[in-house]
Amino acid sequence: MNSIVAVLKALSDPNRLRALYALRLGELCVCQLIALLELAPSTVSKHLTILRSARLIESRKEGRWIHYRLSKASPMSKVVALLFDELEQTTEMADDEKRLQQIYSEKVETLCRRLFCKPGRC
Amino acid sequence: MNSIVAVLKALSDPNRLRALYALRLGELCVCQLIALLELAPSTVSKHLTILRSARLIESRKEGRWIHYRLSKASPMSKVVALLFDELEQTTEMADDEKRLQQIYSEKVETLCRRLFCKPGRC
DNA sequence: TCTATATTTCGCCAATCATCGAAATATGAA
DNA sequence: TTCATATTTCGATGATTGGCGAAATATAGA
Repeated sequence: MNSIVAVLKALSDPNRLRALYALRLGELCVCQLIALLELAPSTVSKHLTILRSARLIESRKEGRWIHYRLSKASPMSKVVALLFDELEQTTEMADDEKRLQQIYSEKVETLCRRLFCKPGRC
Repeated sequence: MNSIVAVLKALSDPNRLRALYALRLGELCVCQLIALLELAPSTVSKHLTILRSARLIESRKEGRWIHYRLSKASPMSKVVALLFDELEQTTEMADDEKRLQQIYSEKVETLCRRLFCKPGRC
């Protein structure tokens, strides 16, 4: 039962749900998820670690970036699929959808660099 | 999304999962759930409150006892149904199954009274 | 090599949570 | 009414959680 509870705990935070739901369309690098969630990089990293240790997502390193995607064979994948159907009907996910379009439209490199701008620089 | 997260949070505790899973076979009074979970009455009561405010269970008062059952039209009922399929395969739920048989075999009244025995009495 | 960038790890803090025991509430039975 | 019983509420406590910033790590490019 431990692994089931780990999955449910991983799913029971709104920001983790947002990240997971965003990944259903394809992989995203951490910077893009930071831009989506508008949280500190360390916070996003922690959320991703929790999702990954529940085996809901996987990561892939490519150059400077780490791309996350939904696990191919994730535990309780049917549960997650039904959960996505529920999330689809929320205003929060509709808002994220729009924000995601913006994120997709920008080159990853420029989006990432913008995140690290100190005031007065860049 | 708030209500979805409330449901997921309610589901992400092992003792609440045990209670919910036990109720799939029919209603149980609080005493029986206390006997099943082996937690303090106040703790069980709080768990039931959490499950009820997520609308996963309902209660019904009958005399001295309060009976809990799964909500007829619970939110995310398909998710819960799939979750039950997962739980069915765990050793924890198999153990609870046996314990439940014991609980069913005993008259509610004697089972409840036994819970309040102070050492030296009864 | 050195530097900028991308991500994670660490340490901290405030908020929430699971648990308990004690007290309060409600109900049936004597 | 009084007493025993069934359940909830309250208050306290230790553990976990979500958040941040700073420091550490890793990598690409100059």
